[in-house]
Amino acid sequence: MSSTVAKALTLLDHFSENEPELGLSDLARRSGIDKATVHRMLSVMADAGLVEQRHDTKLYRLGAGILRLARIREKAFPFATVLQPELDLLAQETGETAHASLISGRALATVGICESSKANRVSLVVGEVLPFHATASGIATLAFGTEELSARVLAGPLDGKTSFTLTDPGRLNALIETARQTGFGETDQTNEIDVYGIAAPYFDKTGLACGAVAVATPSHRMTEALRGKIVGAVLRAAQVITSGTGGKQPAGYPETVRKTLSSLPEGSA
Amino acid sequence: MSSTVAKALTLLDHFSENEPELGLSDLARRSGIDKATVHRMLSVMADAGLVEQRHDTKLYRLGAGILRLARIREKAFPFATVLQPELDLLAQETGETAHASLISGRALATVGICESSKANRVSLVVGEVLPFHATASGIATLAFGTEELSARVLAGPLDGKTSFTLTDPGRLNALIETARQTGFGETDQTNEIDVYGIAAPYFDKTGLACGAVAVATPSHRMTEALRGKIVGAVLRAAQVITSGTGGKQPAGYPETVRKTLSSLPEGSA
DNA sequence: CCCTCTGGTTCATTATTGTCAACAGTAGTT
DNA sequence: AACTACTGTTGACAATAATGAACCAGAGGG
Repeated sequence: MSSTVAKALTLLDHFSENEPELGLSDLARRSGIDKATVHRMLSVMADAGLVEQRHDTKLYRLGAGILRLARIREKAFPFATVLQPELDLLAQETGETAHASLISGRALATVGICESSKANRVSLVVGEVLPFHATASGIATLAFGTEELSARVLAGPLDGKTSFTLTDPGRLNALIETARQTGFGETDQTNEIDVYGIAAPYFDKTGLACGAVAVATPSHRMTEALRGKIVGAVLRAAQVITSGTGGKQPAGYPETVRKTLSSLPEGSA
Repeated sequence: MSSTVAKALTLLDHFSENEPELGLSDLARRSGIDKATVHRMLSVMADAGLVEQRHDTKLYRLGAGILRLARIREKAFPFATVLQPELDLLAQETGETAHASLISGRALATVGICESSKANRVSLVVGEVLPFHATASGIATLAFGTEELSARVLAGPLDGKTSFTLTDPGRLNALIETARQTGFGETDQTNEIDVYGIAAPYFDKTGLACGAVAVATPSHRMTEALRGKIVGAVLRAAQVITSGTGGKQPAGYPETVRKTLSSLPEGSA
């Protein structure tokens, strides 16, 4: 992990909706890299258009080049666009916050959000990167992703985000196995306190999971009935997204889903 | 320009709408970098989520992390979203292809396009990076951008894209000066044969040009009347975009525009 | 006026990187 | 089957580019 470009690219991770503009020293402190180094990195990234510096405040922010790249990606492989309507529907059906993510290197990138209309809801920071091991989306993705990916995650560091986070590879693997049986991932407060997550994977054209769509609920509000409703809705949404993006469910998955749905209390799609 | 991250980031420039997926050797050949080096670069960029490799074809494409970053950028500084409707209107008004770009390092990044409905129209490749010195958008942006930027462009290499391209710094500077007088940039076949461009700059909140909106027409179709219509429409669109994105026109600019508009033949906004 | 922030720059040391070669796998041809 | 030509991938060594402490200059604040 000591490659120069890797270090340079981690700088991008510190930008978020809440802090879209960051100063040089600030960025250096957070990343633990020397000021001079950060300055050089930002300079070349500015040249490439990935970031840009405001001439008045000297602060750095994400650049216009990113918009350009995103346009190419979306034009060639529409995802966010076909995904958003389905997210909106999902949030409306369940009454809770829905979001979707894609595998992005060693983590999950949030590529779509639709917040619940309830006053008490789970609110997500746009653009946050989600760890695999502590989120329902991550579990769901790992359960149906490549063997290599889950091995890498199980091997890598498992940060304890909350006291509920599974940091033991064995127990984490058991959770993934459960998801593999049921067809969806489920976690309670493993990434953030008082957040209950239920997520279903969607697949690329080779039948491998490339991300997950999830619904996040305040833990105390979760009931058996709501859980059933969400599971059904999430599984349905994932199927629509899979086919809508040219994906294909792997062998056996439809049966898994059917079995899971029939075991739910009642009232689902 | 021999920084490692710079070289790594140039790899991203080879992706376009036409070629959204590229192989390792192919990428190495185009960039002139050794295969092994490219492989390492792509690996770390894949880790960061900027690119991703398909497990079946081994080809690389732009990754999901870019979508995430674009979301942050758009959420914090909405541009593409507020821009697109105005582009559509502009294309409809003029009957020609309209596009908009932003300063992105050493070049302009195309961040929005609306193609003409005419059969014979100028068609743009989505996601292309435009050189400053050979495009109307570039001239317009330079004319009202920082002194430092135009100096850098005038100093840098001025590739002859066509036989009409101004490769002489002196003559190029004169063209920029003209744009500064009239308030808009104008080029004929300097970037591509048979393409006539007219572009007006929009400004950030400090009154500096941060990009331009342009209309591209087949050269042979250009007439004095059409030219007048386009100039008026482009100037108006740029003003709307400027205010719509929280920008501010620099001192004296409104008068420049007014003077230009009054000298046009007739029939403009 | 001093102190402490900020962004930016310099330069000798050292570790990262580029290079080149070989390797493995696939597809097409002979 | 063997040969070719092409992939993507990995290793080792020489050379280059990254590093980080110290240093500037400027902006506030007390």
